[in-house]
Amino acid sequence: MAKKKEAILKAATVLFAQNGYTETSVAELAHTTHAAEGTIFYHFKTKSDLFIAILKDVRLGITHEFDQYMTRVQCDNGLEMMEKVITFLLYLAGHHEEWFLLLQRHFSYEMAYESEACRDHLATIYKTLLDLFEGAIIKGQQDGSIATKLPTHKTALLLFSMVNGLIWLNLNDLYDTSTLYEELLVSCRRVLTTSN
Amino acid sequence: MAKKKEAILKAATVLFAQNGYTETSVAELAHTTHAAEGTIFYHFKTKSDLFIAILKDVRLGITHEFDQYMTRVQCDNGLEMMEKVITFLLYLAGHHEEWFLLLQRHFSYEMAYESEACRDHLATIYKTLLDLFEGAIIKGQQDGSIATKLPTHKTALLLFSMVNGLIWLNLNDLYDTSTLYEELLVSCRRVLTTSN
DNA sequence: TAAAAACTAGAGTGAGTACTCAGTATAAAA
DNA sequence: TTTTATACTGAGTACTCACTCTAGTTTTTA
Repeated sequence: MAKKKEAILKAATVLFAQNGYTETSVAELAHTTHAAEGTIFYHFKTKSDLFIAILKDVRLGITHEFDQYMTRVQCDNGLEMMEKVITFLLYLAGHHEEWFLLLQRHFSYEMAYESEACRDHLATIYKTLLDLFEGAIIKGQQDGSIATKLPTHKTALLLFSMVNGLIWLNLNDLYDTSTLYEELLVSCRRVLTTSN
Repeated sequence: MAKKKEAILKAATVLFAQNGYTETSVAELAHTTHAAEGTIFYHFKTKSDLFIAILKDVRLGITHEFDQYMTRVQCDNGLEMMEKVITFLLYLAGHHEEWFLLLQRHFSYEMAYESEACRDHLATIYKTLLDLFEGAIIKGQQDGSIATKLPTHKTALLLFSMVNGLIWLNLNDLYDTSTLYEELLVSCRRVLTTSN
């Protein structure tokens, strides 16, 4: 039941991510999903409600993927955990471009000013990711694989910022991240294992 | 001469940066500059021509500011140069928010597909910044202040990505960069001065 | 002082926008 | 089979958009 609803959600995710929220008209969305315009408003009260529903799916997708991965994978120490988190984040950014395009588009943050639900979804996503980074650092400091004495929260943010920045360059076709993978991990290791 | 033209350019820079290109109407722009709508189209053939003119100003602004700064400032070695480049980049991002908001908004890259001029401006801006990063690394490798054996171009991109990522977090109100300034410089030093 | 460039006011155009609503098809429940 | 709730339709609505046009006034330059 409601098979068009899923098709609309899926197509809108891609269209909003690739062309933008304002730049994507409901008419265009209706056309690509072979649905009537009325059908879209039957399932979603307004266009921005549709966007918030998408953001919820993105949040569930990211948290679920990481939950699964972190239970599946074995980490001997904190440094290894950090490398695995970064690797999987890059993997996700490659296999779910739409998610990250959507997150990095400015309208997500404009919408966040108006909608509490939107703000919630964004905050949860970033908290999830930053907690993984910070968790790895704390673990590494305990098991000795990480030597840095910089504040864990700030270090987590800095490394996340570097990975996120690379994803941004990649999504905007400014540079192919994959050729930087090795150097990224080396740099992170240097930041984390230097103690002075 | 043409004092309204400058007012239009200035106001449009802020409006496009803050609210987005599509989300800013020509009528709104006319209202905030106390100009007639016709005046805008008298000076700029189309709305997207106006955007490209803005991007040109941003490019000239960024290159000019860095040209001035790099001749003004004294760098004893490559590592110091890198720190000064990063510091000045963060300074610019703070004092010309509009420039960086404009650059990081996705429509800049959509426009780049259609307009060669737009593509040119973007490419020049990023080349200028990356050349500064890479120049500092090369200089540092010669004077011994930088020990890393990673490829200079890739290292430059990685560090730029980290700084750019922080600017991005800041512009989207996700984190206040200024509290991370010290840790950012420490991290860069670790990446650049480790040789293994 | 003449010519050229900068600017105004506003009505008007056609295409596009999000959204509505009365009606229809389709499925499961009775 | 009939009822009923849900899924879906598409023409219609009121409105906004970039952009044009005309006919004029002001300001700057030669």
